[in-house]
Amino acid sequence: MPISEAESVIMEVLWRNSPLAAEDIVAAAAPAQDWQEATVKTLLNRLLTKKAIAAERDGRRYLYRPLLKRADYVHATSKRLLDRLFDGRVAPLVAHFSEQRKLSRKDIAELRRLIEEIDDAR
Amino acid sequence: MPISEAESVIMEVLWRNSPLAAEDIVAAAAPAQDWQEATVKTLLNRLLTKKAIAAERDGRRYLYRPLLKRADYVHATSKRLLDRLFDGRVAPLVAHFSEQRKLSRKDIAELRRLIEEIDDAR
DNA sequence: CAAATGAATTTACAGGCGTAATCTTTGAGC
DNA sequence: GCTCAAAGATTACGCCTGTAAATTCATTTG
Repeated sequence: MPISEAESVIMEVLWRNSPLAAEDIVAAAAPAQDWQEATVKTLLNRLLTKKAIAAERDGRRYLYRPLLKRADYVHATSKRLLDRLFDGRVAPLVAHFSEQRKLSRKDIAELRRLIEEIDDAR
Repeated sequence: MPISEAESVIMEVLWRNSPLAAEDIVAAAAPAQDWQEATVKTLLNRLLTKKAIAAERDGRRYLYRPLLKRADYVHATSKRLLDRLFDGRVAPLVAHFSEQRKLSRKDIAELRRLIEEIDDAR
């Protein structure tokens, strides 16, 4: 089962640092999203039933940690978009942003470095 | 109002070729998606209320055409993903696919060409 | 003109999602 | 041991989405 966007906010917290108690997750996620504590609890439960996270007892509370790996989530999500919009390939996406003049100087420099790196590796 | 994924399938048909009658859109989209004609009709109506397409009478039927531009849709959708997962930038996405060894030879060649092109333009 | 046909509009309905309030359980303190 | 408070689990609810059936409206044909 895929995780939703709101759920991914919780995941990002746990990917950054885990295991964490619900309290800490609330502290990390709720203010920026303008969520109530109850909302975070709901999302934690949905993530549990989706097996995207696990909880282990720690005294009276639980500590939560990711089961789903960020790289896997990022990959699945990105690939889906590439498939839908760019014929499944990365280059057309870059071309699109290039055409729209939406590549920062930093992006261009980093892309150049990446290409060189790839070339060197072979 | 953002258009949904199912709706975007209809949009793709119209971006490829328009204006089209509902019948043609059904013919182009329904089989691959395994949709009934009624489903396509629903999606057309939702796109109309979202102002993503327009319809003009042509005798007894309507011809539909996009109002939303593909480049705008693609851009909004892609930017959203980049913002959520890659700090809003293109390069980290490319880096991710590179790390996962998910860049095709073709991709690499095209990326190299793109970078050169950008460099030449300045 | 009436009936049939084809096209469009309306209605339907379950499941997921965002957002939360409420209820229940369990450990902590008196 | 009993009560209270905190944490977790359950329930809620409206909206969007995917999927489609039913209904209405306009046209063509007999």
